[in-house]
Amino acid sequence: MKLLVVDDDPDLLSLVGFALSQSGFVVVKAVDVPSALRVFAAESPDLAILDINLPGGSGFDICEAIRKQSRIPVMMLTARGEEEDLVRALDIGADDYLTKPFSPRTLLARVRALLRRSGLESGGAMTVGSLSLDLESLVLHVGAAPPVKLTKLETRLLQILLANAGHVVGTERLLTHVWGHRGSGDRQLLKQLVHRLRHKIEVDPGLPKVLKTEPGAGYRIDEVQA
Amino acid sequence: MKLLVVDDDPDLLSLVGFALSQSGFVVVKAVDVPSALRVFAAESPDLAILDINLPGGSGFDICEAIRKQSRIPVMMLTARGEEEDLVRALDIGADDYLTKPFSPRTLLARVRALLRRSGLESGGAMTVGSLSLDLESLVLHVGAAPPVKLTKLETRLLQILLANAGHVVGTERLLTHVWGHRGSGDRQLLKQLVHRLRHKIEVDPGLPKVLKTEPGAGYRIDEVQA
DNA sequence: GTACGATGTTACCGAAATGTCACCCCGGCG
DNA sequence: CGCCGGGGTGACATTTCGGTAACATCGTAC
Repeated sequence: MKLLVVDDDPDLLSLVGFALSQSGFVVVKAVDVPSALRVFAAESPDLAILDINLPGGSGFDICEAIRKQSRIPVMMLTARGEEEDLVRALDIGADDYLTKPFSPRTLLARVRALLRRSGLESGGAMTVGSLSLDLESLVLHVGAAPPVKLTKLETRLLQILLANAGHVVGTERLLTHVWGHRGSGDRQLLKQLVHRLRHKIEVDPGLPKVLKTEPGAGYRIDEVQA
Repeated sequence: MKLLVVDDDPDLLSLVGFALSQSGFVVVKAVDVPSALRVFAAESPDLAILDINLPGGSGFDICEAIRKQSRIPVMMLTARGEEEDLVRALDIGADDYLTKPFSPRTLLARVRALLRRSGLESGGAMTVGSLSLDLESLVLHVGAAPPVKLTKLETRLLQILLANAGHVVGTERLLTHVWGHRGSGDRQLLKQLVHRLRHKIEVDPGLPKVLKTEPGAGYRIDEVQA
C-alpha cells in the first residue's frame, strides 16, 4: 500500500514517513505542489495526506488535481484554528482531516480507517460490480466463473482500472502506474498487456465486454452486472 | 499554458516570472501598456496578470483592450488600500485580483484556480449552455441528444471555443492551440477540422447553429439554449 | 544447466484520424 | 465579364492507432 505525504516541514515529513513505513506502508513524499503532482502521477499512490499550507500553492490544489483523476482517499492536514479550511477541504472532495499537532498513533488510526472505508485495506481484494481482484494472490474472480490467475503486471493494470471504474484512464497514466517512468511513451507495452489480459478475462477477446477501449483516450472498465 | 505578466517593477516581474515558470508555465512579460498590447497580440497568452499602475496608462486599459478580443482570465494586481480599484477592475471584466504584496504561493494558487474555472486546465469536463465536453473521454453531450465521440483534435478545438464562448476566437489562436506552432498559418487544416466537427455536432452542417463562422476573423460558439 | 512462464520486441493488418489537393460558391472590383 | 480571396466541400493520400501474432529475452524453480 503506497501513501503520498505532502508537507513543507521536513521534520514532520520524516516523522510521519517513519511512522507509516514502520507499519508496512510504502511512503512517497513531496514538499511542494508541483513535485506532489509529479509524484502522484509517477507513483499512483493509494492514499494521499496533504498539508494545506505549501510553498507554490496549497493542498487544495493538489486535492482537486487528484480528484480529477482518481477516487483515492485524501486526508488534509490543517493548523489549529483554521476551521474554515475544513469546510473547503471536504467540499473539494477530501475524505478526512487532521489538526496539527497530532500523534503518529492518531494518524495511523485515521489512515487505516480511511483505507478500510474505501475498500483498499491492505491485502484485501477490490471489488467492482461482478469483478473481484485479490491484490495479494493475484487472482481475479469474474462473476461465477472459475477464478483466473493473473501476472504482476496484469494485476497492476486491473488495479488502476478498477480504482477508476466507470472513468477513462489515459494511456500515459496507465503506463506510469504499471511500469513507472520507464515505460513512458511506449504504447506497445500497453497494447500487449491489454491483449494478454483480455484473453484471460474476456469471454470473447475480440469483443471486449469488460475492458473497453476508448479510442484516442485510453481504456475503461465499467460496473458490470453479474 | 502561456501567461502574460505586466508590471513596471522589474524585480517583481522577474520574481513572478521565475515562480510561474518553475511551475511549468510559459511566461511572457511586458512593462508598459503599449508593449503589453503588442505582446498580447503576438503571443496570444491564455491568461493575463496585469498591474494597475503602469507608466503610460493603467492595467485597466489593457484589460479593456483584451476584453474586446478575448475572454481569457485576467488577474489584476493592486497596491494595498486601493479598494475602489477593485470594483472597477471587476466591472471591466477582470476575473480576480491580488493585493500587493503577495506571496508567489498565493499567486500560483489563484492562477491555477482561474485556469480551472475557465476550463483551460487539463482534465475534467466543461459545460457551456447545453454543451458539455468531457476532456478525458473525448465525449460531447449536446442537450438531450445522444453523446458524440470526438477525436483529439476536435476536442481541443471545442475546448478553446467553449472556454471563450460568446467571443470570436481568431484563426491564428485556434491554430496554435490545436496544432501548436507547427500548424501556424495553415488555414486549410482549420477549415477541414471545423468541417468535420460540424458534421458531428450540427443538425444541419450547412447552416451551423452552434459553431458559427465570423468572416475575416475566426469562429465562435454562443451559449446555446437547451 | 534446463524448462517454463512472464515480459519485451518486432512486424504486419485494417480502421480511423489527419493532412493534402482540387474545385465549388459567392461577393467585391476593375 | 474575368479576376481575385475567403470560406466550404469532397476525394484522396498519408499517418497514426489499436489489435494480433510470432519471436526474443529474462528470471526463477527445478
